[in-house]
Amino acid sequence: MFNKKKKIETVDKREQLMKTASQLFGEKGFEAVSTRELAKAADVNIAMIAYYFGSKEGLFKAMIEERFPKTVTHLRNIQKQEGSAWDKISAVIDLYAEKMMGNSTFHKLIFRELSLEQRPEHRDIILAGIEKNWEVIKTYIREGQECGDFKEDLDIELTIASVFGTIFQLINMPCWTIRLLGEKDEKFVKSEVFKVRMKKHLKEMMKAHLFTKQYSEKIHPSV
Amino acid sequence: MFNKKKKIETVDKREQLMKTASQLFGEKGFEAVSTRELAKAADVNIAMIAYYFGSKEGLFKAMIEERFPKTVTHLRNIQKQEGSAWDKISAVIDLYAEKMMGNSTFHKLIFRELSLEQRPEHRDIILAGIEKNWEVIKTYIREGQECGDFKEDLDIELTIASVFGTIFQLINMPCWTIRLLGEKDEKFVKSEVFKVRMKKHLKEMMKAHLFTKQYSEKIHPSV
DNA sequence: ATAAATTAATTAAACGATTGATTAATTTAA
DNA sequence: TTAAATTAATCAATCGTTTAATTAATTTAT
Repeated sequence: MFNKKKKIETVDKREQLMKTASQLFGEKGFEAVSTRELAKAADVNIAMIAYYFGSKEGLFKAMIEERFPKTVTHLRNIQKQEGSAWDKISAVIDLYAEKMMGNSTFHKLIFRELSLEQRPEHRDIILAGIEKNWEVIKTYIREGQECGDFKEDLDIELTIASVFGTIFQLINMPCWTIRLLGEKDEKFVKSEVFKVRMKKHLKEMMKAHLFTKQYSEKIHPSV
Repeated sequence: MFNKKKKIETVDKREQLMKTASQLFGEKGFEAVSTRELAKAADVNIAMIAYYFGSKEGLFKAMIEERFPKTVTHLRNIQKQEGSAWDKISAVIDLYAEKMMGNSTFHKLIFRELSLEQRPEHRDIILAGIEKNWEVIKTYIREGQECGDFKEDLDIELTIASVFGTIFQLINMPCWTIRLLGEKDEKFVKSEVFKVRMKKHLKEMMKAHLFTKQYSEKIHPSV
C-alpha cells in the first residue's frame, strides 16, 4: 500500500481518545471512567493512552489545554463591529450561550474541575484561559457607563458572575433545568427553542440591570 | 459499668462517618475518596461503613437524604411574615445566600451530583427536595405581579435559575470567584464582606429585573 | 441484685476484582 | 531496513467489601 495511513491514523487515534475522554469525563467525571472503558469506547488499545499522553491524567490535561475554547478572539471581534455598548453586551450573551450550549459536556467538565480541590494545575490552566475574557467584557460594560447608558454603581464582577452563573446553571444540570421548566425530555436543554428563551431572559434581565433609569424612560416612557 | 455508652457511641460513629463523607466527597468527589481514606479521616474502622450503611454508595445516599436542608419550611415562614412581595423575594435571596454559604462543601456535592449522569437515584432525591421550594418562590413572584409591582412578562423559571445560578457560581467555584474579584485568599468567598456584597448585587439586579417601569419611576423619579 | 445469655458494636486481616501502567512482541508505514 | 504504531498479556497497587474473632452493652433468668 502506498497511501500514507501512518500520519493520518496517528492523529485519528490520538484525537479519538481526546474526543471520547471529553465525552465520558464530562458525563461521569474523571475518576469514574476507567482507562479500559475509555479505550474501549474510543476503539483504541489501552496502551495508547500512555503512548500518546503518558498517563490518564496526561490525557486529561492535554484535552483541557487543546480543546479549551479560545473565546477571547471572538470577544474582541465584537469590539470591532459597530454598535452601542449594549449591542456588545448582547453579542457577548449570544456568544456564550452558543459556545456553552454547543459544547455542554465539555463545559460540564471544566466547571466541575473548578469546583474540585483535586488538580490545582488544571484549575490554573482553565482560569488563565477565562481571565482574559473577563477583561474584554468589563471594557464593554465600562464603555456603556462612560457614555451614560449604564448605571454608574454597578457591581461589574458580580454582574459577569450572574451571566455565567445563569447559563452554567441551565446547561450543566439538565435534570435540574427540565424539572424547573416542567419539560419531559432532557434533550430540551439542547434545543433551539430553549436557547432562544435563555438568550431572551438574559438580555431582558441585563437590560433592566445595566441601563440607567433615564435610558429606560427614554425607550419605554411610562403612561 | 452502668452508663449507656452503646447508643451514644453508635450515633457518634455513624454521624462521624456522614460528616467526614460530606466534607471529603464535597472537596474531591465521590469516586476520588477511597473507603480507607474516609474511614481514617473519620477515625473509624473501615468495616463500619458496611455495618452502618451497607456500602460506600449507601453512605452517600444516606448522607444526601439525611443532611439535605429542609428549606421549604423556612421559605413558607417568609409568607407568614408581613411585607410586600419584594420583601419576600428579598428574604428568599437572604435565605439562600445564608444556606449555601453556610454549607458550601455540601452544596458543591449536591450540584456536582446533578451535573453527573452516574446515579439517577440520587438526582431524584435531590430534585424532589428542591422542587417544592420553587413553587413557593413562584408564588411570591406571582403575588408581586398581581398587585402590579412586578412586570407581567417575566420568565419566572429562568429568573429563579438566575438567582440560584449566581449564588452557585460564586460559592461552588471559589477559585473562579477570587480570580474574578482579584482576591488572594480563597477564604474570602466564605467571608461576611463577600456575603453582603453578593446579597446586595442580587437584590439590586432583581429589583431592576422584577419591578415595572412605573414602580421604578415612583421610587426613583427621573430628574 | 447478680450471673449468664444474648445482642450490638468494633476490630484486624484478608477477599477477589479492578485500577492505571508497563512490558515485550508484532504490525504497519516510510 | 528502520522507526513508529499497535497489540495482548501482565504488573503491582489499590479498590470496595467481607470475614471471623473480640469487646462492649443489654436482656434475661435466677
